[in-house]
Formats: sequence, C-alpha cells, structure tokens
Amino acid sequence: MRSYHQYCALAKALDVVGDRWTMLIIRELLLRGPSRYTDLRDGLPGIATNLLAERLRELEEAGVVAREDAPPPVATTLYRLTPRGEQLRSALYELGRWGAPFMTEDAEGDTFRSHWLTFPAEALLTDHAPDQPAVTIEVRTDAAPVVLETSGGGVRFRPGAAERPDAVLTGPPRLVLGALVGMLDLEEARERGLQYEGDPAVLARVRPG
Amino acid sequence: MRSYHQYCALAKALDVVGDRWTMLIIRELLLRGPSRYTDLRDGLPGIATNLLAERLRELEEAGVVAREDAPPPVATTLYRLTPRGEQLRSALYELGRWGAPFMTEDAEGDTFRSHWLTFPAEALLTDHAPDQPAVTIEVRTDAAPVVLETSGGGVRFRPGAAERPDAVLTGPPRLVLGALVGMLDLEEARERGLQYEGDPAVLARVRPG
DNA sequence: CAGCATCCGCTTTGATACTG
DNA sequence: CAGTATCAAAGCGGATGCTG
Repeated sequence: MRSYHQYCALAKALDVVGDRWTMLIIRELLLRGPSRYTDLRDGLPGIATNLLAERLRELEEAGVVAREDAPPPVATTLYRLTPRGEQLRSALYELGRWGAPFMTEDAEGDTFRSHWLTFPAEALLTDHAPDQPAVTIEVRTDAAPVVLETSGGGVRFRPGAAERPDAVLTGPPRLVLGALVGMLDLEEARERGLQYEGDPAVLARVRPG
Repeated sequence: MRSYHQYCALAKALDVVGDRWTMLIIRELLLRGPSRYTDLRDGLPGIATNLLAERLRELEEAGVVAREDAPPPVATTLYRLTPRGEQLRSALYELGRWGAPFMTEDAEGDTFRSHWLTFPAEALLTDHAPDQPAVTIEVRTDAAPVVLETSGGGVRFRPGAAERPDAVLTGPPRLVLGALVGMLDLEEARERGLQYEGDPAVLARVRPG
C-alpha cells in the first residue's frame, strides 16, 4: 500500500481512499447497498476488472469493506461497507456537492447510471409541501428507471418503476437533471427533447429555490 | 486531463481533485493561505517538484487555484485558492475527520508539519469556558511552533510562538495530539516523554468530552 | 455466468539533476 | 526562488484466460 507518510489526518484518509477508483467504489456501495462483484463493475464503467479486485482486497484489509456469502437463493459473494466505511458518507456527499456544478457542462460521451442522480438531486431538492401526501416522479433515461419520492422534507431515490407515478420524466440525463434542479424551466427542457407527463406542480414541489 | 467520463457529480469532482497529491495541495493552501512555491513544497514532503508544478497548472486551468504576483517587498509568485477552491473546505474537513482515528496508530517515520494539527484539533477541541478570557497553548514539536488559542467556543491555530502562553506542550506529535484530544491522560503522556508547563486546567478546558 | 488472475503496452509517478 | 528536463520504476487500462 502506497502511503504519503505524513502524520496528518487528511493524508491518512487519502492513504486509504485516495487511489484512483477507490472513492467511486465506495459510492457504489453507499448508493446500492451490498453488491455483487458484477454489479459493482456495471456501476463503474471504465474500471479494469483486476483493479476492482485489487481495490476491494485493499479496502477489506483496511476495514472499510467486508465480504460475505449471500444466503442460499443467491449463493454469491456480496460486498458491503463496514460501519467504518459507512462513515465516509458525509465526506463523499460533500465532494459530490462540490462537483455538482460540473453537471451543467457538456456531458457528451459520458457514461451514465440512474442511481448517480442521487448526488446532485438529494443534495439540492427539497419537499416544499411536506405536510401533503408524498409524491413520486419516475425518471426514465437510457439507463434503468428510478423513482424519486418525497420523504421527510427532502427526496429519496429508489431503483425500479413506480406503480402509479404522479409524474414521469423521460429524456437524456442532462435534461432530466436540468428540469429537476431548475437549471432549465420545463418549457425550455421540453423544446430540447424532454418529455414530461403529469402536473407541473409536482415538479415545482421539489425544485429548489 | 484524465477523466472518468461518468455523468456523476462525485466523479466530476474527482476528475479535478482526485489525482495523487492534489487534495494535499489544496490542504496547504487552505491552512496556510496564499503561498509561495517553495513553501508549498515544504508543506508537501515527498512530492516531486515537477508534479507540484504540473498540479498547480492543472488546478489553475480548472479555476481552483490562481497565481498572482506578490507586491514589491516580496516580489515573488503567490498561489492562492479561488472562491471555487475555498468551497472545497468542507469536503476536505470531512475527509480529515474521517482520517483522524488513524492518528492513534504508530506514526514512526512519518513526516510532520505543525499546521497539520489543525485537522484533528479544530475538529475535536472545544472551549468549555467560552465566557472566560481566552487562553493560549504553545505547541512545540520538532517542527515549527504553533499556538492554539480559544476562540468562539472552539480553538484556532496560528503559526509562531506566543508572548505569554498559559501552557506549553513539548514533545513528539503523537504525544502532543494524544494529550490534546484526551487519548492520553496528562500523567501517562508525561511518562512517555511529553513535557507540560502550566496549569493542567488550561488543557482540560479545551479537551473534548 | 461470477469472480477473479495474467499478460502487455502505455501513462504516471518519484528521484535527481539542471537552469534562468 | 521557481521551476524544467530526464529517466527508471510503478501503476493503469484493455484484452484474454482460467476456475467454480
């Protein structure tokens, strides 16, 4: 394990999670929960498979990740964060919050996974009517569908489709995100190719500002 | 510039500040303020000089760091964080907070600079008697002396010596930090080689818990 | 198929030497 | 002081192969 050999808390943290890909592996485990090797690889487009294996081993040695054998029906190895690993959540969120402004730049050619929306969206969106019944918005991009749900004054994401969504957003990631966080107003996003089904008030309820 | 090419806020942040040494350069600029090249190098023991130059150039292009010509008496180039760079403070603090527990492990052979104490200390120490007059504790290790000062319910650090410190801590970094944050009680730290001059109540005033 | 290990060409890093 | 130049070693990305 390469180390900075500096008696500094930040340097010690980076000794463990500062290598290339490591933070993104933590992201996957934080957002998806316990995951199989193959699911991690799917959530980390571009990673070399040997690197993923190596990083997981290092993180296990460092006490950040634990591997466990899944119960009978699945019968595969699962990787999960330890409590120590869970504690990286706020650091990771702060970094994600810092990076959120870059999401407005051109993203042509970038890979995308639906659950990555979690970062800018849960950081920026609020439920302006927390006393009303919860609403759900289904988000469809070329990646897997996710459902946004108002919860506790904010919003949460979960994978999958909604039974009876209050609104449905369909389009490329940038337009979907732009419409959600209010970078684009709904009309402009529609002109650029976003599809929106449902009452615009549903969207307005969660937009910041 | 190497990129993950993922449309994800965290990945975008890491595209900019995820390379080796980059976060530590930000640390130096956050803790020391505008700095000369040589001072940065001194605060980053182990960095190759070409890497420091390259990283500074990249950070400048990314709008995180700005270079400026210092006024006449100094007449040298200064590097400083832009407002965008300053916004990395909370992310950096969260990472440092996560790394703080590693400071209890053996640090034999690690390099040390006094201002690095800032991370664990400002995160953990509180002033239990904010209504009393402020106290100062001078910290002397083999690195440059620093002064801890109670301020606004917490503590702050500044480089240099104190005129009339209320207490003086002298010894290796681990013992100094251990005594400050309460990992070691004062007697035990003394047995291991820490020197403490002053009223123990001064130390007790800032210790957590 | 899931979960790696091995090999290979390329890039990045670290150490040192040198310059305006 | 503030870097640039050089070069060996390590790390990375991509492809492929092996094992339950």
